[in-house]
Amino acid sequence: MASSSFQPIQGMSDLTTPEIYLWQMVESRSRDVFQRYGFSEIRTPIMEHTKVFVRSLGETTDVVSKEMYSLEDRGGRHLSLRPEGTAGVIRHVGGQGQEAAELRLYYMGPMFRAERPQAGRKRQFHQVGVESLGAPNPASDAECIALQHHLFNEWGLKNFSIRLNTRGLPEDRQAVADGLRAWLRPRLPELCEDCRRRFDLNVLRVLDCKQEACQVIVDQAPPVTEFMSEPARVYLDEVTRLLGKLSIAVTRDPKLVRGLDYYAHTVWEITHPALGAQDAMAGGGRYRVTLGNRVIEGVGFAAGLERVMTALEGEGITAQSLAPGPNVWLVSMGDRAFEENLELLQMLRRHGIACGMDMNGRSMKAQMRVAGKSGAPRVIIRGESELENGTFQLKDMQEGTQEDVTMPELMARLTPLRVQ
RNA sequence: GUGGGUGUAGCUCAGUUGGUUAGAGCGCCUGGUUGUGGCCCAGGAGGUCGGGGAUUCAAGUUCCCUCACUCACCCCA
Repeated sequence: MASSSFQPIQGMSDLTTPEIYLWQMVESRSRDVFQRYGFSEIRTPIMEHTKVFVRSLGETTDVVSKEMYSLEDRGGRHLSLRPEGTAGVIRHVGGQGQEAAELRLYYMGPMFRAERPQAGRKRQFHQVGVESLGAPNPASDAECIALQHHLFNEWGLKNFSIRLNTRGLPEDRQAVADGLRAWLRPRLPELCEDCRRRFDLNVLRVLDCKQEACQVIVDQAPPVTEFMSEPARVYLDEVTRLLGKLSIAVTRDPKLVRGLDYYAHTVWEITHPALGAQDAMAGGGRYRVTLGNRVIEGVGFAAGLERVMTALEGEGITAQSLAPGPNVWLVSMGDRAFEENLELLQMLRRHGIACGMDMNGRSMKAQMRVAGKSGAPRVIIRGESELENGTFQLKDMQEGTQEDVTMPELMARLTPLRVQ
């Protein structure tokens, strides 16, 4: 096995062939979809002042309190690797110093969280996400969910489900916590140890406890919306209604909890059955962040690409099936033919044909073996007699047939194979 | 941070109660006579058994430490 000096950092990995084809497919189709919805790309730095994350995500959230990669630079500045994408975008928008009118941005790239790795959880992971700023109304939330639904379909996913809930307005938060505590207090002895701890620290978390015993109790609890103000309930109903109009199937789930402090109103999560314990493939919600005397409002989502890849494979979409191969393979007999083929190789490539040939001076038999493995549908064979006649043997690897062609004929047969 | 599982060839794994030069399948390379792949046949390369220490005449096999991978918890995408 490789010694540790050849391994990347724990929880971080090299992404290469063949999986990379799945990543490239997801990335390029994402750009297509985002363009159709009028979103443009933003690439924020991977590192920010630590306070950028603290002020957006909340000081007490686990993500900032114990999962950030933080360091102090030589100037004594406190910096952190970004654990998610929204905070950087909010920083960017806040810096504009003006009301951001209908700003629609998307991003994709690596995020970092110092957690223990497990299925669907890496320390360097990747997200693609969007932020729709400055349109604080239910239609905007519904559009965002519709975009995400469209995006997933475009990637090839079918079996995902969308769970929808509301976090309520920031001013509802205390009422929700109080209401839930009041209901749970008499049942406290029946809850698991973790939940008794959560009861004080973060009651909402009791709702999504994985212990069966806790679930039985929590299932009887009143929905969180019951503790919220009228506007919060109306907002959620309106989002739900609009999604119905757009034929996007969602499940209202009053037990859905999302952990970051910036959420206000709508929150949702998308799960996929192929995922295992960490079955959330993507999450999103409406948020409200106060920066000085400005309030930045937006709605957005992020999808975890490592989890998306697992889901795609679960639905039979494999990296192997997306791997591009050469259109043509060149086989040479003898040094002269080799050099002629080297020239032909370049010429064909300039014409947009993906082609390759053996560079190791191997026997013809070996070259044919490599040609077969390359998956190229056509092979060009040249030896002394072809050089003599100025022709090419063009072989169809599928059929096993072969014909002797001239240069113009060769080009006419190969042009349809061009990539792009 | 806590707990379980696993580390033997490029990959997937066998390796009996510790005992001679560590195996298989797949992959890779070379051949099976003149210039033709896939199938078949033959041969070959490739491993300090994750690393370190201990016990023993003898350790892939036992014990301790360490590193990594993996799954789960906390929490999140």
